[in-house]
Amino acid sequence: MGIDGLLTFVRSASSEVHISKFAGQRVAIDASSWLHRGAFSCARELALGQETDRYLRFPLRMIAMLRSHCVEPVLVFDGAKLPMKVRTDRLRSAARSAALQRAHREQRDKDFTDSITVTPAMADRLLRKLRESDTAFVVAPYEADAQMVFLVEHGHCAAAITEDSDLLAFRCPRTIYKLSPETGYCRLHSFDDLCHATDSSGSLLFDDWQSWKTGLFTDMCILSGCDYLPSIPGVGLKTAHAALSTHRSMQRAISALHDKFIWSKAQSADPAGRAELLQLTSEHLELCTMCQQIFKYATVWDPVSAALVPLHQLGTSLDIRDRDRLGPLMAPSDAKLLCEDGVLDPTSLQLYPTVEQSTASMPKREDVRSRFFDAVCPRVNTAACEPSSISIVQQNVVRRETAESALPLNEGAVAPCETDTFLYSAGVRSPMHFKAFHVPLSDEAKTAAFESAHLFAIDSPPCLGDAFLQRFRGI
DNA sequence: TGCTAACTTAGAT
DNA sequence: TAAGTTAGCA
Ligand SMILES: [Mn+2]
Repeated sequence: MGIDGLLTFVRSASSEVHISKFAGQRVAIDASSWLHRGAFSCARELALGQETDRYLRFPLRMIAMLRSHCVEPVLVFDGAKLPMKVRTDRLRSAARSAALQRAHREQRDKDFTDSITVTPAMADRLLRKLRESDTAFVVAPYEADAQMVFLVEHGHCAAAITEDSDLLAFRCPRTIYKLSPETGYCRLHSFDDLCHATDSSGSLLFDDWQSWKTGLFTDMCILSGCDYLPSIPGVGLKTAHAALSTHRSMQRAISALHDKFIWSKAQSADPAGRAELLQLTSEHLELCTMCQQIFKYATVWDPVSAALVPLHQLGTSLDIRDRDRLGPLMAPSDAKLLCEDGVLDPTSLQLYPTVEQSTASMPKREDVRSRFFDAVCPRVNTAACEPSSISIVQQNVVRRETAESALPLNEGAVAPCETDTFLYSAGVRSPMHFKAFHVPLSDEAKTAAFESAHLFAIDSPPCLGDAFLQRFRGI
């Protein structure tokens, strides 16, 4: 998705440049997008599970091209999915697997390319090539978008190269789109140049640029629909822009949009329906606020302090539930292995199999599962692991969740809490990785583990997003 | 008339 | 993922 129509909307504030403009400087690369493009050359092989690494050719070629212009690439890889993005992600993977099934049946080229997914194994192979060729890289703990913006804002890189309009929503100072592999020409979007952006009639888009720069621009992206939250049906970029131009705050813009699109449709003036609408408005505002936080404070890797930090300085300390939505912290040693060394699968936080096999002297890592269950339920037999069973943590939390709020089971909706200390001491590397624990347990064992682990179910963001949309449509 | 949403194509080789 | 096209809606 990205932000639908954004690049077209602000095209007037971008310019055609040559990549040699950045000669002698480093540039952050959206590695996944290059891998994705590379995969087009071997979509069939990948879909059929045949051995190939031809998808590396394109990224390696692009790296060589940059270097031929004295531009030094820093490849930025995607990390784990943020909970709020699960909804978008499910839509995408559903489309991909549908394409894969068609591909198997009908052998159509298009279905093969539509089924392309960039896997951790593919990232691993590119990472090894990068080490061989002394090419810099960073693995984002979560969103590569946020990580690239961090690198640019802190002067590690002069610009970010991507095809994803989200970088503008993240307020990337300089973003390069449509880099031609052959010519090196590209389209540069400098964030501050947006103050000159005009619409088709030539009038300024972002009057009082400072207010747009500091928040309204990102708010506009959120209201028009982003990866973390769908928009009010019928609201796109233009409408969001208009509402924010008039009302100058997310809160007032939302109220106005709700009045316009919902209030009028609620044919009744009956008090119950009225209360329901007010409720929906305030819930929508809350969801938008969560998105604002992600765009501002998403968890990234700081190569200087060698630690996970929020994209921007966090003023006040956040509630743990808000904190986890930005990408849960993990044990510092794991953060380094993941982001700096690039030897962990971002989702499972397990060593890549290729790394495990290699003779390279990697630090010994303990078995996460046994450490976790030793802590919460000592008598569990971890030898009896069975991949197909649902994790005990999820089972129990979901049970509680459905009992209390009737929310459907949702992967990634589960967070342990109390303190980080508990998590680390229990060997849990991140709340999002509970699904890695597949252990069949007796009912008493489950209950015991549940009680002693002090787990609770946080609101399920993707469900909130879905529920939100449903209710809108229902009106 | 303007806008959104839905559909199509390109992408690499 | 963007971009181009088109149909439907206010
Ligand atoms: Mn993105």
